[in-house]
Amino acid sequence: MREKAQIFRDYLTEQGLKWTSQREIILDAFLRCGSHPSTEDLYLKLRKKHPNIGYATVYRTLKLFSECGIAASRDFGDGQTRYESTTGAEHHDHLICKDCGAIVEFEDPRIEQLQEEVARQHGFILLSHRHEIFGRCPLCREKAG
Amino acid sequence: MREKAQIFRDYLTEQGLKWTSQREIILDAFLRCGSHPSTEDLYLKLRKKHPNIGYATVYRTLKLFSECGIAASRDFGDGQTRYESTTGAEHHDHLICKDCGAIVEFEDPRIEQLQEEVARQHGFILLSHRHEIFGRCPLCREKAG
DNA sequence: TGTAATTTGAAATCCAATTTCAACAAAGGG
DNA sequence: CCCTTTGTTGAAATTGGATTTCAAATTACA
Repeated sequence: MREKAQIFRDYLTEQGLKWTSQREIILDAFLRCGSHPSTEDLYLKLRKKHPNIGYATVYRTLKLFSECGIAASRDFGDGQTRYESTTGAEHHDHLICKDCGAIVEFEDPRIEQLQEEVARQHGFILLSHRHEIFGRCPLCREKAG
Repeated sequence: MREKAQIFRDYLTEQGLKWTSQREIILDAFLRCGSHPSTEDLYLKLRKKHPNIGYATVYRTLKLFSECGIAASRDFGDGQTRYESTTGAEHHDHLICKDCGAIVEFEDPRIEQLQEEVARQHGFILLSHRHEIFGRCPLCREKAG
């Protein structure tokens, strides 16, 4: 798999878009950033070192990442769109801690297959799905006693 | 299971709230209504016969239904909160047609169990989950050829 | 380097959810 | 039945994230 940065730059070129310092900074921050940042998370994190980068630019750039395939947007129902860096690996779903918000990816081919079966039983063609398991992570379980 | 209307009235009494004509009308419309209406769906449907009932009242009343357990709110990611009449039956998830928006409920104990397993594998305590399968329903498959 | 096209950031807009507030309507006591 | 208290209602305002607008600034490339 090509470097993420390269994929993004190629995408820009191909679309007649431009490689700018803001895009470079945001890409860098996104790739270094923890998992599943929302636009706001990234904006706030960037603001420390780059107070001149606006929210709209972060928003638009994340959308570009999503368009070119180096990121994917997710909606975990907390009112914010989140972005994850794609790995090129299998499809996966998420396990989310209700206490601290930690997000763990999981994949289970058996569940995937059962979904196919459910769709078929109802005469549906399966196109996509959304599956989140909410719980309490090991750390928070410990704290809660 | 007691009548939904009775449960709601008992809840109002118990909470020192009042049984009003609007609440009666909205309850009736909700119970007759098709599956999974959003606040707006119900508001628009009601407006025909009861143009004097405001959106805010529908919104607040649906929330009361949810509080007293005769309805449950759902977020299918289409930007609107939807409400389903509870049946007292098993937990279920949803199969949604991407073309026409039809919503079909399904339940699969095998998937439920695998979720437990996934949570356990990651050291999580499972609290809840959200699972939607998006596809194309039989009718829309036919139309699409 | 000149020019056309894109980008940027601040502010405005959008849209559903939610709250505010003054007028109105139940419920219970006298 | 009237009064008072408290909850209810609907219109309008507010909230909050997503998205767009627009004038100024920047980039790509001839």
